[in-house]
Amino acid sequence: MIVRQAANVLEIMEFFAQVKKPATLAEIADHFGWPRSSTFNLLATLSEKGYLYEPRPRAGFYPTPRWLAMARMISEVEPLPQWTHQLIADLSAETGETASIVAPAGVMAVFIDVVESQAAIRYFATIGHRVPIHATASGRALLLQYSQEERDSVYRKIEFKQYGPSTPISIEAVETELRNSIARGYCQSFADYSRDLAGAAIPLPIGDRRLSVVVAGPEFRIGPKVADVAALIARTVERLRPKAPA
Amino acid sequence: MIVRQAANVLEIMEFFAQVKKPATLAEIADHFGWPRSSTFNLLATLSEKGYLYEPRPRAGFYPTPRWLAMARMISEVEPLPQWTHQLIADLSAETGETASIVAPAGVMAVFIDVVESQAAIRYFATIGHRVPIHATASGRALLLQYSQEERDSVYRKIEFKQYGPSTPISIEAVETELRNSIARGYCQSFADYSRDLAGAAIPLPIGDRRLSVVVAGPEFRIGPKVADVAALIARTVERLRPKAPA
DNA sequence: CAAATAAATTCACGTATATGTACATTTTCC
DNA sequence: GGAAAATGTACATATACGTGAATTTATTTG
Repeated sequence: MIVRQAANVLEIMEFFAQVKKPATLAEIADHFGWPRSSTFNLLATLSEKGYLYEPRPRAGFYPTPRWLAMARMISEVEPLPQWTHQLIADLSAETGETASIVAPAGVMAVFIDVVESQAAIRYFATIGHRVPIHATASGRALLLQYSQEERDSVYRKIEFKQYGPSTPISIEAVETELRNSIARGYCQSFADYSRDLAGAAIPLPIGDRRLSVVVAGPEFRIGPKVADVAALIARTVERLRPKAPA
Repeated sequence: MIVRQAANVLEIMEFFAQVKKPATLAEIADHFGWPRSSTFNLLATLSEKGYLYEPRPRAGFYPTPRWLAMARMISEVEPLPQWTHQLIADLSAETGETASIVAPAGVMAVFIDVVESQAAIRYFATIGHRVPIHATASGRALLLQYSQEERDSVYRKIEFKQYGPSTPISIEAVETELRNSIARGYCQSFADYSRDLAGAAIPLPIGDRRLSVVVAGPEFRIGPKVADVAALIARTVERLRPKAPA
């Protein structure tokens, strides 16, 4: 069950992150199609808790710097090592595509760092973006780091859906694809989940954290050179990863 | 009406900001005394939206960097000018007390930047902390920047409560205190709202934003030297505020 | 390797809560 | 400066949702 008012808090914050200026109750209510009275309650709650204020008279609400202060506290612990951002920055620059660091979240894989392609036609992804762990290159690069039991446990919770023509729709299909990935030395996906999207990924274990790197873009650009891209990822990791274990 | 599940989202984030490590469903449920099933729904919602993930196997949830990314987007717009942080840093260093920048939020005043005293006994305040606008030095320094009509409008919404012996409990009492503040050249408060707490504040208009600076600490330390502290605030603002209007 | 214990999910029900409606206040426009 | 429009606030009610109990899954212990 999805908790609506919890989701609404996030919606409101995303709204402010987009418009980047104060908004009145009426504007927010209209934007989301929420009743005024409900919007009133929500804004009151967020204000009460010290997360919204009124920067200037009659110009509406805006988040206080408290969000930033809290997010900093949360993120200063175990941040990704410096070189992983360098890694995806380099990969994006060299390939012209979107590159990301990905982590597991149950049956999904979450993007925890992203450098976007500059191309007009590109893979649009943001930090926090989620994709099925079994139907994507990045996700399968995570699964490769699991034990058989752990994978089985994940499989049990997956709802196999036919996202595209090549989506693996059974445990066996996924396991086969994993074996193929090991054989070829990298994970790939051709519109297994998102239409027209192709990607190459490899596992990226850091300490006891199981991460992966992925480069993804439109099928017609990535398709012909997946192997090259995969090789580039491997080389770049090799180059940037500190030799001596921390 | 306070929206419980909206508040709970904030509680969870504050929880993570405190403990700074992943937490399982059970831990979170126990910490807050929430039913497991409710906690389950909340965590599922936050995960679904890309704000929680599972950094390592079976170690529970932790916020994704999405919080930080969003907070940065929100805060990069119209940040406080650099010198205001310098201002409170200097004030805190020189006085040994807690210094803050404060902004209005309806009948409340919100702390939007804080440098805490290092003393063992100190005024503990954080960004986002809220106090009644009429019963605090910092709040009254905001009210001084309002027109009479705007103040009246605020007064109508205030619930006058006797927080302490010297709390102004009527519109007339507040207006009198404002006139006194103008006469003496700064705002002050002696336990008007918080027990044992005293503070000195002055208005700090920046562009069309109405802010104030306040230095606050225990009554016995601040009391004897309010005037000096106020003078210091004024001098420091004078020193740091850029001469030419931006 | 069972059996026991703990944790995570699911689900139907009754209540806390989102909202429609009404009222108040503020702003706009002529 | 007065009327109309827009915005903000209060409240009762019906209903979406949080929760207790039951079920399944994972983990520890003997």
